[in-house]
Amino acid sequence: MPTVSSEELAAAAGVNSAKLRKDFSYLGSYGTRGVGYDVEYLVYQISRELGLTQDWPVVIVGIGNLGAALANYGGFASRGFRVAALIDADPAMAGKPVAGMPVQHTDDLEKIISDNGVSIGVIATPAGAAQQVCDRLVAAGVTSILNFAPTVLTVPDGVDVRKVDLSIELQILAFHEQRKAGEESAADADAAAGPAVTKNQHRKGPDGDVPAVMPA
Amino acid sequence: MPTVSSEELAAAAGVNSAKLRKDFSYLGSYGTRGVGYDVEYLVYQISRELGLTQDWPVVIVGIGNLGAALANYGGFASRGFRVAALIDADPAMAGKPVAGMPVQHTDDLEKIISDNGVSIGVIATPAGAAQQVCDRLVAAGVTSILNFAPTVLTVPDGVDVRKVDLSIELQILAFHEQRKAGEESAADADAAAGPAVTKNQHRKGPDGDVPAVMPA
DNA sequence: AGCTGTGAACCGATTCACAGCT
DNA sequence: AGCTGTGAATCGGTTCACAGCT
Repeated sequence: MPTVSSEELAAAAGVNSAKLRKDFSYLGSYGTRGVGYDVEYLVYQISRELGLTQDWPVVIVGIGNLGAALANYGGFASRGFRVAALIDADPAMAGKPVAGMPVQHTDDLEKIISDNGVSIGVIATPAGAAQQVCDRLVAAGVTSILNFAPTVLTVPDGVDVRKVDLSIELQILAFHEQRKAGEESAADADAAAGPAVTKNQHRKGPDGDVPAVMPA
Repeated sequence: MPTVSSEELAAAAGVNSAKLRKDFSYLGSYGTRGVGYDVEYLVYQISRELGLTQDWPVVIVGIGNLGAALANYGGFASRGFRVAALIDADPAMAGKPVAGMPVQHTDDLEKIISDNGVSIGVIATPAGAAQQVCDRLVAAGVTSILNFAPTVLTVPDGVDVRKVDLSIELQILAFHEQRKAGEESAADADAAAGPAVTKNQHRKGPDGDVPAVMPA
């Protein structure tokens, strides 16, 4: 399939075709009227815009189960991410191979960051260590942090933090689950006629999240 | 601190106080005019509304690094989640203790689900196994699924799926990182005067995500 | 004839602003 | 005097609808 229309893409993604066209238009005019979008060209343009064509060296700090899972996660490489180093505070971990890469000790954190030109750090430590690790990462030059520890991090302006709370996703499911149990009737009109379907499964779906205000 | 005003909460959460009051008002009138919200009462009401006061038995299928990390994750218990069982397809894993609980074999999946009254399942298997596991979970009565496998699952209507893609969060950071490098000037007005601050670190922050349309 | 790109209309969600309660 | 709860105004993002290109 060398070419694709906004209508087809919209159907596949479960969104309105006008929205899709408008969004694409912000990246430039990459479509051809009467024809559609050239798939290969479009993929390249989107990849470039999202930074997928760049090489992003990343360090993972805290090589417990979660850190190891992240190190082994296959999805990173295909998105332009390269795990440059695994760092852990436990001396017993140092040198141990995880995902085919030796774990390094926290003592060398600063050197690792600067040697590899790392600007993105992943924190998978216990909550208690997170802020301290964060401070060192930032001091060493990291400007984006992905935080899996259950703490809100304080960072200087200019540094981005994203917090991933695994239990929040479960909580959102439980919230809907609770609703299902409550109103066995309101949903019926919707749920009535229809076999297996693939809805938008990503967060921020059209059916709404838990109110944004609720604090963690 | 027995009582708190919408203004204080809003400042802490980084949102507008009117929004916070309006959101709370959907749960009922739990504040006192001239005083604020009674903290303990408010916490209870929100907990109840979100389903935190209920007990949610959950099964985790696929006990690799990620599954083990989830099993060990402390945050679940405090939100009302109880890991009822760990399930893996590898016979060698069966019986092994993970997070103080023996791993059970996939053969018993249906029995485990019904014995424990599980309605929420977590899939942490490789991509190839995910849909099959999903089908069995749904057939056994699970109506909410948290999917960590890099596949979009197809489910019957009435079943909720949330997909967590760990690389997407990194991608969002890389996207902003790229911007920082590009326009060293536009951000300056914002970044200029200010020491360490704690911004809203959760997804859907005020500074926007990557356009929702972008397909995975 | 077909499909993009986009101004204009629309709509839901946020914010303002204040009446009303304590 | 102080703060909630909420109508009304506002805002930003989505959708409509069509001019314009191929």
